[in-house]
Amino acid sequence: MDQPARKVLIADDEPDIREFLQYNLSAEGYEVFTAKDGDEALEKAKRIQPDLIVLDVMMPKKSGVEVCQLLRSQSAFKDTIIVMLTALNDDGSHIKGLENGADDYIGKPISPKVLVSRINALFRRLSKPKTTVLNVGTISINPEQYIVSVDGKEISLAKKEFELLYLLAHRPGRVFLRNEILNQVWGNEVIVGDRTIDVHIRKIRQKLGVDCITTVKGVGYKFEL
Amino acid sequence: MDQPARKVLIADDEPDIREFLQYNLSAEGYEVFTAKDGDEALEKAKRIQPDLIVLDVMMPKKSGVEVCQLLRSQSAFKDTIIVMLTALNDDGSHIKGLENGADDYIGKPISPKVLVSRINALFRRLSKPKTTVLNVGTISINPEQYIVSVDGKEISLAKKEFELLYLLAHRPGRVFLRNEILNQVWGNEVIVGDRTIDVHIRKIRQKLGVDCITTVKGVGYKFEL
DNA sequence: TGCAGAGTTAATAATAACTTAATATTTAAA
DNA sequence: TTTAAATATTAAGTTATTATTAACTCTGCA
Repeated sequence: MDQPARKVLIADDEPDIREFLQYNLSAEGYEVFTAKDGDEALEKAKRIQPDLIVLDVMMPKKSGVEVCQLLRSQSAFKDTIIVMLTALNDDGSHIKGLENGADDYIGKPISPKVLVSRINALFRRLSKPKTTVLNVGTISINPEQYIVSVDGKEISLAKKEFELLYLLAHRPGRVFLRNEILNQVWGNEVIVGDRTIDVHIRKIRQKLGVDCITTVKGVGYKFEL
Repeated sequence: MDQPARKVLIADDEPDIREFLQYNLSAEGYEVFTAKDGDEALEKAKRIQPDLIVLDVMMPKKSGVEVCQLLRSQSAFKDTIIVMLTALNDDGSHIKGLENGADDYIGKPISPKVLVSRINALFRRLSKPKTTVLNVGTISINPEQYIVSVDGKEISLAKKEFELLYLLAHRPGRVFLRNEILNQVWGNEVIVGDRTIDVHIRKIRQKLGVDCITTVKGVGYKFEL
């Protein structure tokens, strides 16, 4: 059985362009969704969680640049590939796009071949392996089931606890600074006190019953058995 | 409303009839495509993969009957609903159509109401999820009839309830995010509130009487016994 | 026409998750 | 050894998320 098809969301107000992209990317095996303005793009992006989003710079409701900014401010889209679609003559806009977190830009008009190869290249370059089951010693962490088992015994962790443990455990031995932890688990928009991390660490230690998280005083925490 | 809009392909050589059908079926929420002869019908059917095809019996290039035969010989169209469109006076042709794999026939002329209700009825009757019976522990889930049995006792679920349960149960243990659930069960075109999921989950739990759906707070739901 | 069921929403209640604050303990440097 | 800084622990306070219920719409159907 092969992977689920990669999902691509196309946002452009011109039906011709939507159809052009949709046709060519579908033929390439991508699962394609479309939106006709900025608001719809945001709404669908949230729902569909696409792997790649193509945003026309000029769109009704919200411009591609705005949409890009809004998406990038949400941690759910930190790994989503965003491509801006610009008319070749509107010179500065692609730069603006890149500054706002886009991964690439494509100028209109574009040939089907170039389009497809650019998109393929982006996936090759940027797509990260999906999260998988983590096995460290006797501990197994399964993000798909949101379950942690120790010696075969299943232990349920709350969301933040789970994410924190996963972060630490996916690179055993490496020390994570408190800042890093806050960024990865809480996101950089959220502000919480430092004690919050401690409390979560404590709960994990308590629930797992195994001493696998080491404090590195003045620095952070690391996972090791 | 459910799923992305259903696609209907209309093949008839008379522009008036095409427009009549297109207008009435579009108004009903279907996504309508048209073709004006048999060859075009075949070509578009392949490209569009419609859920339902209306074929006029008398068409240039290839007759509806021929098109029907050709489509049915391809596995990609084995589940496509095919309706033949016949003039009332040409008596034997609908029988020929049915012999050749059509699911129904509609006589011309036809009123908009009747047309729409016939098409709707066909979808209700024929477009079933063609998936297999699922057995998980003491629970057995039968997609053919939207029936679930627990300890041999049959319980009937509504469509959405069933689809939701089926989604969760076909991968026991795996957590489905609310987004995923919305996508899979409601389709990405439909916008419904988050509480809707809860209500359906509740009904399933209530009807089954077995605690098999676990809430993963802040994440989603999973099926497990 | 009105009933029945499916589906949705909205309002409120319940609960689990998360955060904070206060206090205790540990750690490492002076 | 002392001391200050950092972390651990605990309990309590807040918030966010889900559960529940009831009402409302829509559609099909007797």
